[in-house]
Amino acid sequence: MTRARRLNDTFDTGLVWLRRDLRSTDNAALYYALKHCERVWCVFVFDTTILQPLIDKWQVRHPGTQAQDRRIEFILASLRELDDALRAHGGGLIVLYGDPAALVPKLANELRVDVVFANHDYEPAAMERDETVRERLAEAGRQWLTFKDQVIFERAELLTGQNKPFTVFTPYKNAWLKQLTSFDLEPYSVESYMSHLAALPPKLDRQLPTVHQLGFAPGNLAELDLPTGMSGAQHLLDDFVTRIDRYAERRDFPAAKGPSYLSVHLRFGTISIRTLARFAHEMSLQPDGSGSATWLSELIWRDFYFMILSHHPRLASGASFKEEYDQLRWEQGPEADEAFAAWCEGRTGYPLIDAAMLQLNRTGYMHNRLRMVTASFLVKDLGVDWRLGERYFANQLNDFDFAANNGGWQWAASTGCDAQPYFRIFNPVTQSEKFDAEGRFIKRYLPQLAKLPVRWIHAPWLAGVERLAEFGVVLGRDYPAPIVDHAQARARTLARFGK
DNA sequence: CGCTGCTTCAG
DNA sequence: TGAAGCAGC
Repeated sequence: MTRARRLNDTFDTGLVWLRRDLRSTDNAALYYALKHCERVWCVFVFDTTILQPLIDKWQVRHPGTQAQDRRIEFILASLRELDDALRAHGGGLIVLYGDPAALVPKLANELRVDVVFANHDYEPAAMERDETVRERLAEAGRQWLTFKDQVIFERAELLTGQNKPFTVFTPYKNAWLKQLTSFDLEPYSVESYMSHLAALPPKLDRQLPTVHQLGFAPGNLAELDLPTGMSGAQHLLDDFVTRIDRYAERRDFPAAKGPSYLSVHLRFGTISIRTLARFAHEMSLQPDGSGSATWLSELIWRDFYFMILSHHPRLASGASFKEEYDQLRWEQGPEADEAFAAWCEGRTGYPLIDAAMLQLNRTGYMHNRLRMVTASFLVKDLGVDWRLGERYFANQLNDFDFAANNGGWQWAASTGCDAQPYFRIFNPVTQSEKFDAEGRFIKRYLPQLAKLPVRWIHAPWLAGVERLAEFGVVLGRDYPAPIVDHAQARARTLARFGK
């Protein structure tokens, strides 16, 4: 394995550009900046090239209303805590609004820093942006230094015996575990160098923008009990510690408190992957560590999908991983449009699917098993192009990350690397019976079905009109009739893929 | 001088 | 963990 050349240079001044690493602890770029510079500033940029399309898309769907996005509020709250943490050490966070490809080099000029530090981003558009920043900094005689931070192993650090990138998860995971040393999980001791933080120049010492100033209306994040920032992440981890032993048995049941709920924090970097992987790895070595081992596997999936994206940037342009599946003919036209709308809005008539979509729409979170089940339903029961579902999730999920979301959708659509084979089609009713046997999750989001006995909750239409009426349900009035017949849909999907 | 084994420190 | 650096023989 090639080892990165060690950083021997020291600099007078540096700027850390924080992006998806909103924390002041165990942060590679911040660590290197503080260690190698006498004085360090930190900046976060609200990127209008990302925010404006979100606002525009909202305006198309809900004309005349102001856009909402829970992630804006999550970021703002997390920035507030990060700013406090930096101020406690004599620094502070510079917050800008605009196009970072222009603003970061401009700020570097204003501060006359020698070098700008950031952590690697693996999305093609972000890499292009970073390349522009690097060039603009170079024109002004400034350096651009970036570091691995988001993952344990990146890009080509793990290769197969034939020196090729992995495309199958299990051998990747085996290689990952084999390669892992405790040093890979060691935190970067940012604390040792905090005294190198430089005070904010008065001109840049401003209040954080408000949600309104960013072009959004406040959403319902405050009602969701989703803790933000570094302390929120720590809080969730502390809680998960008490449950991780049961993770393996509980994680598949959406009504149970099985998962860690840390995905959004990993997305915004309010906790480091090293902290989580170290915890999971240590616990997995304990007797009875199967819960932790299973959870560690999920973290390895995340590394896997980042690695896959970095080797296959065409995925970011909508390409199927398996190119032959770009020829698939998806359902088109008004009926398909209506089916897609019903899926988005949770009115397919399949209670588990609808409850899952309502969970997503109301909270910005969806249980992982339900992500697989709803994705499979859109693609294999409704015959809708997986890219539409991918985009819908991208807009709704608080924890949306391109690499993992694309990987998950292509897995479900059978177009991905190491994907579900196309003939394995989830039965939405069987999945419901298996993973929400009592209908507890369904009833949480579909109270109109609350009186239905367990026997009928998974497929209400099978109860018949009269029996449903006894339980206060009229299909088409209280709850939709199923918009598709699973058996017929299954046959169509086999034909679609089998050609 | 060159080998060995201990310490340090890396990303 | 493991490679590099260094003291001591």
